[in-house]
Amino acid sequence: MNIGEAARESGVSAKMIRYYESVGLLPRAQRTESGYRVYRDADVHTLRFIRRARDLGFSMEQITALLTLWRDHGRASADVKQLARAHITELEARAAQLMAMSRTLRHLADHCHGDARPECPILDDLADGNHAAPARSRKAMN
Amino acid sequence: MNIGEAARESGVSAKMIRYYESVGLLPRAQRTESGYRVYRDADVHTLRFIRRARDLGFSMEQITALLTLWRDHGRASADVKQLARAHITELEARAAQLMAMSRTLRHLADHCHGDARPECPILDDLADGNHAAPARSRKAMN
DNA sequence: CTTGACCTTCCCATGATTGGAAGGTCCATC
DNA sequence: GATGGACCTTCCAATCATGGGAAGGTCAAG
Repeated sequence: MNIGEAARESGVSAKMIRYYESVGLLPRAQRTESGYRVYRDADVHTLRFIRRARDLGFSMEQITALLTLWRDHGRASADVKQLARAHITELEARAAQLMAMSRTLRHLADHCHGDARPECPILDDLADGNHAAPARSRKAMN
Repeated sequence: MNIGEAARESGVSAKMIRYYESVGLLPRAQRTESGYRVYRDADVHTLRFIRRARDLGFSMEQITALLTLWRDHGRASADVKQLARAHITELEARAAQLMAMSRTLRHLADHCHGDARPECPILDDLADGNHAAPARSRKAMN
């Protein structure tokens, strides 16, 4: 099976399949004599695993770990669960951050007339609000 | 005032101040004879506006629009409100997406023993779950 | 005049993904 | 056996906002 067919069957784009291979998330694919990558059902299975994990918001680093655990039949489910729980915490923190932003903004928008006049509590807040330092995103916290 | 002081007073890093200038979010700063950027209180005010907007999750494109509206004393508050509402919708969609992920994952984790045994519903789901195509992120929807 | 804190520009890296160029391969149809 | 279109290959660039760091210039105090 060609990369295009593997992409169609797994829901992972051919570009990403090549990329995953290049960064070591996937082993190097077998090649035909002319250099085409060749995939089998087991490979598509792995690709679907990756896609599902991405859909659940796992980073590629986490997926590397998940794949290792998946392949290790002697794994402890505790390790998987710990990884998942850490991710859940992260997802909830990010969601809470977004909700906090939207809540603040909704309060401001609720007090904005939204007509032809220029007075606007939203701009007033941006310009002069008395703002505490917000929680920094995880990326910025490093 | 130097860029460092403006950074300290506004909470925007010197790096970002230069970057905002380079992409046209800020007008080119005045310079001393030796080439140092010079800032005044009004500039710090603008920087704080930008920082606050970033803290509320606005993109730089949206901030460009917000700054234009802020400077336009004849603006209609409806325009500001519309921009804000669109952003609120976006924030809520993203938060909902993250919450959906965390909910799914929590269900899976709740059924994982999390002990030394290898059986794990989390990995089972990733590997074989019957998964519908999830809502793609806005970036991916284009 | 040295030292240290500041400033300048320039390039690179992040994470995951897409886009596109330039060129080779495969296969079916004429 | 040639042509064309669909596929594949690699490589480079861009996204978005930010930080890191190098190489070099400036400023003020001692």
